[in-house]
Amino acid sequence: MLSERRLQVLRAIVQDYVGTEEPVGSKALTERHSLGVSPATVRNDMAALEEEGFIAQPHTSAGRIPTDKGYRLFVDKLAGVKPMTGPERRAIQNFLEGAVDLDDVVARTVRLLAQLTRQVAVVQYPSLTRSTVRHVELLALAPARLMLVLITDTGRVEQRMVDCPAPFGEASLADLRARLNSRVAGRRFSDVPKLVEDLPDAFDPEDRGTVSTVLSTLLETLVEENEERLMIGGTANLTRFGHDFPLVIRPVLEALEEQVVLLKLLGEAKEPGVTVRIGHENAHEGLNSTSVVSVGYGSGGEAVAKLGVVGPTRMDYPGTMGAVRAVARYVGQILAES
Amino acid sequence: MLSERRLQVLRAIVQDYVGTEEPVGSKALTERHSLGVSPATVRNDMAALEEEGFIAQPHTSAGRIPTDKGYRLFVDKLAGVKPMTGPERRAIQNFLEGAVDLDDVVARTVRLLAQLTRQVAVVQYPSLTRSTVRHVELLALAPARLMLVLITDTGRVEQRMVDCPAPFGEASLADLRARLNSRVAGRRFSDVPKLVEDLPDAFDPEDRGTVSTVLSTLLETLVEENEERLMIGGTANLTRFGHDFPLVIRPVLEALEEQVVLLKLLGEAKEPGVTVRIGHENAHEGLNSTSVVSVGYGSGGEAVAKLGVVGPTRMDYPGTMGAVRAVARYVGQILAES
DNA sequence: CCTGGCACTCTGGTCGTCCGAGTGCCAGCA
DNA sequence: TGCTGGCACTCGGACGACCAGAGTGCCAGG
Repeated sequence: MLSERRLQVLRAIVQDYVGTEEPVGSKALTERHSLGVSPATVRNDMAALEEEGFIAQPHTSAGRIPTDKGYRLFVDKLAGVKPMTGPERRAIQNFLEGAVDLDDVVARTVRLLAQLTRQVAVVQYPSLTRSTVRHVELLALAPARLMLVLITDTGRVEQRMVDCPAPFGEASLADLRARLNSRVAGRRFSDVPKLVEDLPDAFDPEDRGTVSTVLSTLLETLVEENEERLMIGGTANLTRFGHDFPLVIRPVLEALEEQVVLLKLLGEAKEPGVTVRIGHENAHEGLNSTSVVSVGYGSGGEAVAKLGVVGPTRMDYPGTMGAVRAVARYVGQILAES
Repeated sequence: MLSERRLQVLRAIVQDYVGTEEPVGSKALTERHSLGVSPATVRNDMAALEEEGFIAQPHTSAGRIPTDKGYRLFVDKLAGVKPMTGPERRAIQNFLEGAVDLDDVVARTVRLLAQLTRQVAVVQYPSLTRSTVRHVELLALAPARLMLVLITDTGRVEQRMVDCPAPFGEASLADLRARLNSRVAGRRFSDVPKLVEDLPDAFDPEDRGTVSTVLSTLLETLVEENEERLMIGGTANLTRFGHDFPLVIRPVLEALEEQVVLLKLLGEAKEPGVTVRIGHENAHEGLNSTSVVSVGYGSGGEAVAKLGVVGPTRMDYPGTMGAVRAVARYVGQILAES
């Protein structure tokens, strides 16, 4: 077990390293933090911390830098979440309130996160599966060709073409539209399948094929996880990554372009609060030298999507976590209001 | 006026520099290209080319590199567009044909362009203003709240909320929907304003306010240039930019995030064929060390949007232009079919 | 107008050297 | 037992000298 002071030393190392981006030595530590002990003592503590794998030295006779394990201990035990200041909160709120539609909310959120944290921001669009249906609309584009439009409570709109097995009359269409809406409007997506399963029975035999086709298209839309979109921003902040630059940045850019990777990344974070994945804790190899701070957000009490930032493992964890948490909260509010 | 051989020398310099990324000297030139003259002669030509501002030397006693002006001459006079090979064409076609909807077409196009050119690809969504209307739909979400859905021939869907000044009956709604569609379906967006201007007159006085509101929302949607979206990809290719890396890459990333900048950039290219903007020819400062190769594409004979790539001025212009042109052509075909 | 030759000028890499930061260890002290 | 000051040691980074090579400009001759 590590003594209290050793934890203090680790904390100091993390803080200094995050600030200076340079390995931190025993002397500098005692000068900058009032630990009340001499450099020599600190050196002993450092040796112990290194033994345990919390810190490492790039080469002999250089200072120490935290390892992933060290950062992990830091975020778990040594640092809280730094709350946003009042002015910051108001700024967040003001900025988000200007949004005119869902796309705009997401776009603003991305910008905001990127600016606040000075890192790469990732915001997932509110997921369909956890939302509720506001309205389902059917349009006849041609006698045997319909367009299905699905509007969610979060303001998201999905549309699909439906090719009918047989022409479908205007009356039947109106009927289907009405029945469909009366059953599913206001209901959660996950409940929709059983709410509509017996719907074809209410129609004439010749229309049943079309009704079934429409319904299966609808269900398809609901479960199509791969349709979960996301928006990223602040990639210019990648230039602040470090000196070893090109080697690190390339895989990160590649990963950021793979929405699948990012979605998986966000999806893995299951905890209720802010989740931090540090360095090698990220499954994706290209992100092994980055940390991901993410959190769920939602219009009600429940999370309908995730947002977060990707940055170097050497990041200001308390500040970043605070910003991510605050933004998520206010986005939730905005979504609930609209 | 520059002699024929001097142009040959310039061409050789550009080609070599693009290949090696290193200043090219007179000796290497004569070895790699059969110019039929000695290095000394080439040196004289180089001096002349430098005098004219087509090439420059990073420092005394280094080889020469082309200037923006040199590239410009190269592109205009010395190099054609390198056509894609047969297999490449088939690959492009196959890849694009797998697309299921407009989003997918654009996404695939971006990937394709980025892969073919190994640079950053930018694809603008088919612009609303030059498309035609397939269908306009109105949904009543609440007594005095409508949703307007606009579907274009390119498959794009735009939706807007409309808050009505007064409750609007179901019958009036159906009436408006029918009249609206009969007037604008199949028409070009640019024609819509005059097609609907007298529409409110056909309605009862108490409905006219709502009808006007709906119409103005519709027109707003049509002209809202800022709604022109675009998709970018291949940012990882930025790492191949050069050695001086961080300084160059940062403004480029920033510019890429500003959709407005990119749209303006694409919009500036007015020529019918492939347009090339080299270095300082780009209005945006952050892109002064990049070249932009762009071209219009469209579902019919007419261009409805642009696509292109952004890369270092030191790029393979003939190959890039060929790839951009080919992709644009096939995307146009796909859009026309769907 | 082209060419070979020549003197000149840089840049980039390599090799020592030196300095300082930082370490590990040890003996002494509370 | 745990902290401290002292000391010798190590290593990386900066600095300067040096050299080789590539490239140039210029000139005189074909």
